[in-house]
Amino acid sequence: MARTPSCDKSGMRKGTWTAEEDRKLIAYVSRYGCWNWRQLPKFAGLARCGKSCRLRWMNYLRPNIKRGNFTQQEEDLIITMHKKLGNRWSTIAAELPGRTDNEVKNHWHTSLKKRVQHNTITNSEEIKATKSRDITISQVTTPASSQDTNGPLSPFSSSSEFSSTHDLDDMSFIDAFIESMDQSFLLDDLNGIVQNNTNCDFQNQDTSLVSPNHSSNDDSNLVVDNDFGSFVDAYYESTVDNFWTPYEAEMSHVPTPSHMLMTTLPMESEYFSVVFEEDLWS
DNA sequence: AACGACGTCAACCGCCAGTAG
DNA sequence: ACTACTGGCGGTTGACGTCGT
Repeated sequence: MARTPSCDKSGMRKGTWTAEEDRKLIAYVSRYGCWNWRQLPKFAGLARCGKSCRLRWMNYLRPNIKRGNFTQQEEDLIITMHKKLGNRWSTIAAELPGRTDNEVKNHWHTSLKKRVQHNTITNSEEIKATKSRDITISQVTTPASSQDTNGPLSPFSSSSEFSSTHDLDDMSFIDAFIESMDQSFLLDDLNGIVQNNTNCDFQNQDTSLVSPNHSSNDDSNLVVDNDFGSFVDAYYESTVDNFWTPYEAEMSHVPTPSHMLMTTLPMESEYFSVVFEEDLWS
């Protein structure tokens, strides 16, 4: 489903996100949070508009996104809520943990809508047929009755075939993604920064990430903030060799970005305390 | 094998509501 | 009260995959 990458007039990239862009976005948001989507791309070293970054994160990269087929229960819920609420996709998606409004909307348009319409048509045709049958019969036997209103047919032929085969807590996409990046995911951005600077001597070190309190009049010169970013980066880097261990032992899978953050960042950091309070990572 | 029709879904666009100054 | 900015939402697009002929 990849779109051909292109650029708009202002030089911002459009189209499909590359793995490298994803990696940058995940790395940045995992470390610094989404403090301002509009400003974020330039600090993260991305040639994307903030809106595009937000969309990519919210609909695809965010932890706990559930991928894969919708379960029967999910589809039933979507149909029921759509009947009540109409096209209020975000409200509907809020009732489906791990599903995004975009995903729900797409699934509705590509699958559920047709199914519901088809069943409505089938149902009304059936009612018509039943009525004409009733009329025909009634002409011979009894007077026409108004009690021929069938309830709405279920749009599904079966209701239990999916639920038993799908894992509702499937987070394999994120895990697979992180895994595919290998542990170099963490090291690439910081390549050379901390290697010989374990005592936080970060003068003139370039990186693709810039901390949110980085202040610069020249946005094109993206260097890590020496006060905040380097502190976090150093802490991060110093723990990178062993940060897998607790979660490998405890959870038996590669940690998601949120796990990485909690494992590696100093909890006494005021900035990240705020992030956690806002439950950004759940 | 080639081609067109159709389905899927990531991503874009424009609008709107909330908020800060 | 007004304006500018931002995040969020829903509608729509279009590239790519799949299927049927």
